[in-house]
Amino acid sequence: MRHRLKDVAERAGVSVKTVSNVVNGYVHVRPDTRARVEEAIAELNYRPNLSARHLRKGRTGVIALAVPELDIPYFAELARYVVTAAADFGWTVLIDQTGGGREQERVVASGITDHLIDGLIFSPLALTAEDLTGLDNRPMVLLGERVDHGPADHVVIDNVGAAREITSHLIGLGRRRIAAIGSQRTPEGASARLRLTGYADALRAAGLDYDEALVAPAPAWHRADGAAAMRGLLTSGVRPDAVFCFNDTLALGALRALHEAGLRVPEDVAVVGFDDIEDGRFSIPTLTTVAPDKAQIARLAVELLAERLDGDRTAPARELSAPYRLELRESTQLP
Amino acid sequence: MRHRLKDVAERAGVSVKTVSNVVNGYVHVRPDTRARVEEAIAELNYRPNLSARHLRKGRTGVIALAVPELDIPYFAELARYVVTAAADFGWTVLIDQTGGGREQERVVASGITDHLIDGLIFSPLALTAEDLTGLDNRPMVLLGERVDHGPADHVVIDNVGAAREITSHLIGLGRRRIAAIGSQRTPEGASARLRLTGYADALRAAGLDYDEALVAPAPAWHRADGAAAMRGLLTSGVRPDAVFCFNDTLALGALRALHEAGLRVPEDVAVVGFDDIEDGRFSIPTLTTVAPDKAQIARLAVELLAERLDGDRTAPARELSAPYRLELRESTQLP
DNA sequence: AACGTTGCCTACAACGTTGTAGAAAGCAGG
DNA sequence: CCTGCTTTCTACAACGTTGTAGGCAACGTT
Repeated sequence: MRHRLKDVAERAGVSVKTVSNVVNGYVHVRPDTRARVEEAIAELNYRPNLSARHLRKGRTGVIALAVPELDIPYFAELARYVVTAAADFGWTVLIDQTGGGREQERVVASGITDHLIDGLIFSPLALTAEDLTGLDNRPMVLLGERVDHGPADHVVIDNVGAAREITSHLIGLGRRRIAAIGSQRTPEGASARLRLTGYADALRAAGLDYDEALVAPAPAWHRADGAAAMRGLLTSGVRPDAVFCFNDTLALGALRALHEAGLRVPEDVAVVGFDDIEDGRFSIPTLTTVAPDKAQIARLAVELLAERLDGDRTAPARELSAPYRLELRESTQLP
Repeated sequence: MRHRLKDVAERAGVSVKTVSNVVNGYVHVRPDTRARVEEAIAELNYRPNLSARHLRKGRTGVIALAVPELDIPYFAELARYVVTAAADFGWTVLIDQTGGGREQERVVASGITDHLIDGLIFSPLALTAEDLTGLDNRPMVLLGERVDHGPADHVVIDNVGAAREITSHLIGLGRRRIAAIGSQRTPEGASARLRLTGYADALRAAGLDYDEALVAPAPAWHRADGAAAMRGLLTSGVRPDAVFCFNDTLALGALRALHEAGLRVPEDVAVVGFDDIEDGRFSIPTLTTVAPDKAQIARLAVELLAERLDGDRTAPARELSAPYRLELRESTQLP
């Protein structure tokens, strides 16, 4: 049922290598020979054996995308764009879930899927720069925060700038007691630190005080964490009139907690998020957010990987920045 | 940098095959030999070349999961469970996005990732039974609707029963004008047809009329479609007091449209969905829904695939059913 | 002491592909 | 007609792994 070059060769009356040449588009093949071979290929429904090809060539045509959790909407959306961008290069994407733990991420980075993939696009949560050094230098592109000038290529967005901008937007609406949800003290919290910096920058620029009591930590960035943090802020008595949540799922949780507390959004409390996930366009109210250009992030990552694969593997790591914009929606806009 | 069995063998002073035996857990290896080999493996950080292993054994240890779109929450959650279940069998999961079109699904089913994967778990939208017959019989498990007694193994849930049950729940709450959102006339709409049947069954059992005007089609099952369908129902003047949406994203869109129309949920209109996605636990209001046991669906699918891989590939197709339960939340429960 | 059995190990071939080297045939220019 | 070049094709080896067949000890049994 499944055929090999040899079967095609016998049927077409040529050598195995000639069939290989036809399959690979080698030019010096007589037109009639080529036609005979192609006919045989079609008749037998021949498909190359990718493992054998890889064994010979050292390339699989498969890249891996490693994300912490697939059912976090941001990563699911990102995965979609990466798959699409990779298809343009003829690559198949193998998607790996790391779970976000440092040990699991280290395993992925060091190559659990070794020998199966040509390269890796990796969106780490917990990984630090030293985890990456000394690893076998398989081509890898990191998404998200820079791992402190780690040894790998990077695609980032300007977290500090985006956080500053959206906080300034809240200030511009006249809000003065602006809370932040999602800070993290752990070493993993690179994104959290950068967004917190942008938040603090904006406050300072507007002459507002940075108040520790308005900054709520969140162990993870799920809806439940956002709801819990919001409840904490409300019961602590700090009475915020706006909340900057470090991602959209946190913000959706916060909306839920505000609703339960009988507070109106945006009249009593304005809410903003980060990531522009689909849910935020249909939530009640719809969610103002920072919208990173996910398609661009995915495209840049795939292109970096392609260059690394074809080019110099020891060239210094590069860092590219993807654009973002603010999406203003009901959670900040008074009707 | 990257080592082979040969390198390990030289370092340990044994034959290549002995190293292979150690790697594969063959029992007849003297403990001290095994120790020497393992030491050499560790020192060289040896990893087997999966392509070579596959070439030799005919197995890759990779299965594919094909879903229409990864950023549909239901599929993202399902993907997570499948990855987890597959890990128990030592499999890596390659995730494929089909886009949901019939032609693309046919390509996936016929083996675009040929020779790379041992088997396929496939959640088709548009595929019909005849698309599947005559395909090269790679082990495949279908999720979701039966494709009319197609030739492949299946994992389903009782769509008719679940739809009947949740509709009856609405009737039990005293609702009498129960709309349905998500019907589809296209051949792809197998799930839609089954859920509509359950809906109609429940109405009939309660002695209520089935009213065409209360059934709104939805071309896809995204939030936007749900919102549009709901707006349509509201402007048509049929004045429903409850809505059964055929999945949760439709329901979230419907909630949004009801909110925009100034109607209260559940006081004016009760809303239920299907799938139990994470969003529905935090939406405003939280969403009553049919919760299929996704972990079980994933586990059954992986087990079926495993049996098919190890056993008789020509045995008749089997169909397994996964359980579900109702999750009652705010969108139907008066405070 | 001869025998079969078991445990441990090795050599070799094969999986399907492609790079290399080179052979055969055709062609142009002398 | 020879020479050198190009076109077209083929044979062979190699990629890294594992199944098969078999060899050599060491053991227990007759």
